[in-house]
Amino acid sequence: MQLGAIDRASDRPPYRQIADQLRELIDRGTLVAGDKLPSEAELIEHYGVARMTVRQAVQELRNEGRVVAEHGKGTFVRQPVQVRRLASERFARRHREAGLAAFSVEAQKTGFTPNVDQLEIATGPAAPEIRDRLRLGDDEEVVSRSRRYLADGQPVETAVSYLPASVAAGSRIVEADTGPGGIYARLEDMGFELDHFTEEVSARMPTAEERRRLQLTDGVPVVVLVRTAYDTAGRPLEVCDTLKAAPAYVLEYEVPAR
Amino acid sequence: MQLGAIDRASDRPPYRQIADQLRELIDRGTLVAGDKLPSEAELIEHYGVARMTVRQAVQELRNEGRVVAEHGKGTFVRQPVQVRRLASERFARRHREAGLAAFSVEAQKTGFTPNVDQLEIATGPAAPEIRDRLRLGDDEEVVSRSRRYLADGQPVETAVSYLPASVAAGSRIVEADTGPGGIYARLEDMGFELDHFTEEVSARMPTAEERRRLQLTDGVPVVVLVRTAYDTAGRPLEVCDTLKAAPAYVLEYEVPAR
DNA sequence: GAGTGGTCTAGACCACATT
DNA sequence: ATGTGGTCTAGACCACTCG
Repeated sequence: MQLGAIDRASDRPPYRQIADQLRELIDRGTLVAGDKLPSEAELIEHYGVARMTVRQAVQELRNEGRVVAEHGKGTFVRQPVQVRRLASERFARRHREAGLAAFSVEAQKTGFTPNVDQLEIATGPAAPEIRDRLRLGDDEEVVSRSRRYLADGQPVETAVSYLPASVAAGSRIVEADTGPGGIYARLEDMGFELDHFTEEVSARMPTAEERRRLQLTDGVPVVVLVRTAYDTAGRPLEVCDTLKAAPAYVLEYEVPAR
Repeated sequence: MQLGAIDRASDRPPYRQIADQLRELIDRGTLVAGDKLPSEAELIEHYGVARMTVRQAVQELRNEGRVVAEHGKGTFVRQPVQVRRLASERFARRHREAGLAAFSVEAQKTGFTPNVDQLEIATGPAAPEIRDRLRLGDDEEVVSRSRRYLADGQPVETAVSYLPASVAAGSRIVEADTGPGGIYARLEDMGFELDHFTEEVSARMPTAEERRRLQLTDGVPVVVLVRTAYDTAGRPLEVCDTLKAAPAYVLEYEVPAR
């Protein structure tokens, strides 16, 4: 393992120098995905520092999402994550007409086995933010569908859809199985003509709870995507609030130059 | 300060319990943006633990991006960041015709003072990924324009544009000042008719170098946005690779239901 | 049992900010 | 001068994984 020494005279603290050298090994390809980093004991021995110092160095790389520590086994270079593309195309009407929901379209294109669990359906008052987006009055209720999506058994996304109760109540949208084509297909069955969606995308670090639900390791941000569906009359019919494990996704959009 | 005690019998390690209690103070609004957390000395005193234990607790919140430590001053609840929206609308031709580049459109709408620095222009061979996107041959060169954008003096984005040298060489695109309306306006001056853009959005943790250039603190992810501009003939004219401080942005897109 | 990372203690000296 | 966080040492015991 080509590890150098620490320059005690440098401004850069030892733990950073160690982190730099480890990062270098990864960037140069000396260590590739799945490879094991030198153990803490080896690093302590090599650099002649205290344990906390090497742990702090490795912690840096964990925070950058480059390595993953596995208790009792070692610390490993992170596997390059599967990249999935969500083309705008995924909401095309022809898919709904073919009985495919958006996540299934994704699965088919990328070649993973899709699953949904932790389904929860409820009716009640809406948070102010949701009410605003759906342009509802203070006492209008919403139906919410919360679920978690899995790709090949791995959780990759959580989503909560909100629809005005006046629209969704009594329909198949409040059933566990919404039927072929999903929520949007049912809305069109009911006579609403979908016109367009807006998607608002941001990213941040997950809370501890979110990290648990998406089974995220240290240093992995989440993408927050809030989608609103509008009908041809410009009425918002659904707001869908999703949280994605960031590195697993590339979102793709097409923007006209107009 | 309403801090509880540590349950030594619990499975949850003390440092996590301390982190939980601090997080609670923030979530409940007992501590709001700008407020100072109890100092390490106070936490040590209150909980009766070693310093490394309280530091580990605070480190959790830093990694979540909830608090910022300032050397010599204390640790503070993070200010809610300014949110800027990049509507698809920002690339509308009418803005270019009005002599406004996209970032200026943004600035005008959101009300910040825009600036650009660290401008670097070069001509040379392209990275394979760029070559693919521009559909160039192995020995075709590209012009690159690297710059950093500031909002009210704060760095918020870095960007590198790549154009085929055969397109851009000799034009104002390789000058420091590209003129009113920016690169896209110049391309249209040259007779290329812009048709649409594709944008690929992902998020990850920044490298140390990127953190420096965007002056990011701990626990702040970046959004990577790669935009490709196409003319009406479907030819890719430009690839723009941008890095944004994630919490400062919400990207907004409109997607047709088709 | 041996090796690994996870957590904790009880100190130390330092750099930075404020008074 | 005092209080703050930044870094480091030299140990300790624990929980997990694997042969």
